Amino acid sequence: MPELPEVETVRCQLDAALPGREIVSVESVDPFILRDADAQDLPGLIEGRAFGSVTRAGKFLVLPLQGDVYLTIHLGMTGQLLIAPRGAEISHVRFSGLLHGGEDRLVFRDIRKFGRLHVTLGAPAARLSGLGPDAWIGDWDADFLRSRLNGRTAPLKAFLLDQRHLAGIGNIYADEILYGARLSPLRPAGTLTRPETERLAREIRERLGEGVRLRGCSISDFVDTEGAPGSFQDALRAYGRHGLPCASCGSPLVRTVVGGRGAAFCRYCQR
DNA sequence: CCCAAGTCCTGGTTGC
DNA sequence: TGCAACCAGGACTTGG
Repeated sequence: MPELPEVETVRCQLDAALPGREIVSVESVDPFILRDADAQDLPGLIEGRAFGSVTRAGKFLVLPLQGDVYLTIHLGMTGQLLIAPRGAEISHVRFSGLLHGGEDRLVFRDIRKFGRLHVTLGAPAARLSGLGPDAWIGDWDADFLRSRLNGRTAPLKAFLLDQRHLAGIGNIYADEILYGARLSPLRPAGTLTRPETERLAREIRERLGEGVRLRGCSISDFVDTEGAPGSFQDALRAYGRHGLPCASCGSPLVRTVVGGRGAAFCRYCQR
């Protein structure tokens, strides 16, 4: 699942490859994943415009084009952004644009169609304004976290998944963060003590940073723009490990459902 | 047949 | 009582 570290891995590669280059022609677009623009208008809107510097907000990628046009992409659950040779055979293509020079193309591939491509004239404020600060590099601290947690009865894991508080955490990193912070996913968010809040803040930055360093988690479909997997899946300590022993106490991790999502955790180490 | 995922949407509940 | 804030759960998609 593309979460913040996976999206950052892709952003980094796109920012090295795209600025200054233009989309010569839109080869295909699946109207299902397109938002804010019509498929027949798309070529006229983006063809011939060069990319600017690629940025990220939580799990959203923002690809600016000349003329105040923006491509804002969410990879959803199985989305991939590839820079692929023109001749490569690729399935489940939702958007394909030939890049200047004609040797390669920018491809948005998405098996399950949870991904979205927003095309807007002007910055994509409507899509991004509800997001909290970036969970990895955003300007926030334990006091901010405390103010957001305060008074909430929702389970801690649901809080971490809510992009309005912090942007970028998904199911995998939520499990890893809670394991590292020794906090139960079921813990009512508002009951954290100050030391627990500080532990949580530290784990959020560290686990996401580790994910970025390892170029993301390829436990399911994630690959970078060259089709290469990351390696965070080898560093998992909680996600998907229910039934396997806790690295700290040895008892089997358990699985439960929190906020409609599966959660694996150690019921002894995580309180 | 059912599960997994992230976001959006709806409808119900809580608390001031 | 009224209202906003909050929270749970379903829809969407499709391969395993």
